[in-house]
Amino acid sequence: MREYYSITELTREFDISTRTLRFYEDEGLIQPVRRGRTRLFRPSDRHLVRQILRGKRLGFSINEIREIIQMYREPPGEVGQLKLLITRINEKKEDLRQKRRDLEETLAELDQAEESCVERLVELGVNT
Amino acid sequence: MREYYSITELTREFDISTRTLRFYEDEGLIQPVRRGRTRLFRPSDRHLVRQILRGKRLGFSINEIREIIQMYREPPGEVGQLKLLITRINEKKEDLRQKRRDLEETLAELDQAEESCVERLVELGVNT
DNA sequence: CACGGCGTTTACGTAAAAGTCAATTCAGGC
DNA sequence: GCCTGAATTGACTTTTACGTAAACGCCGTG
Repeated sequence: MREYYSITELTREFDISTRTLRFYEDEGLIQPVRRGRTRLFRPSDRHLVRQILRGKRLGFSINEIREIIQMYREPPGEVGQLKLLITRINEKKEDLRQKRRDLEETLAELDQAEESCVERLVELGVNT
Repeated sequence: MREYYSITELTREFDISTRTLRFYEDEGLIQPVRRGRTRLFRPSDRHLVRQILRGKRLGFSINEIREIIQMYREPPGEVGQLKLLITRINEKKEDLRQKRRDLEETLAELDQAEESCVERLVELGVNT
């Protein structure tokens, strides 16, 4: 496990711009340490970037991603807050399950569309 | 099966604004018929709205949703176009499978986060 | 016939998520 | 000590997906 990654290393690995990484820092999603003015990204930052991009692919906004990331942190010590957090986590989980249903439905319809195409090819006597 | 739906009926059913429905029409995603200047939405339009919102929940842009919707239409008659369409469909399917992996990973991490919270509650001696 | 409610068009506004550009700064190599 | 390449900051711009406001048409009701 490397200790630090440069900003350009991460832009290449994840195919994002430096602007994007700085934007995520401005948004408080990552907090790379500094040597002078230069950002040094630790493995934990790298992992956060991974999670951020995963969230983006799922259509979550930056704010939603921020919320999700906070859920991964150390659980709070106070009972009320713990219970609240559990509630929030379950809301997100329900959100994701809805997305999963949407996803499966869309996949099924695409499967059907593909099959129509294949049938049509067969009708046209195409020997793949 | 109703023949027509008014714009406000659909706004209420799907909890979206009239502006949104008109926007989708401007974008060519739906084509309600007209009686005078008034839009009449058919069941097929309603179904399209359903698909559009599903796409949105999955994080697809309007352009991507347009592409997906076009895939559901009657397959073209020309062999080259058919093969191209099949390729495009498979790209979207791969896209969705990636989203599914992202989704499952996120769900797993949320499960873990929840479990940490529950453990913490037990430590604090909370009875459910 | 005045009204309230629904619907329409046109036009401008806006928030989110970066992209782009300019001006600087800094660290390392020769 | 200077140069080059990488990095930084800050400001402005862009795109997407609508929101919002103005101004008006149509129609059924009291």
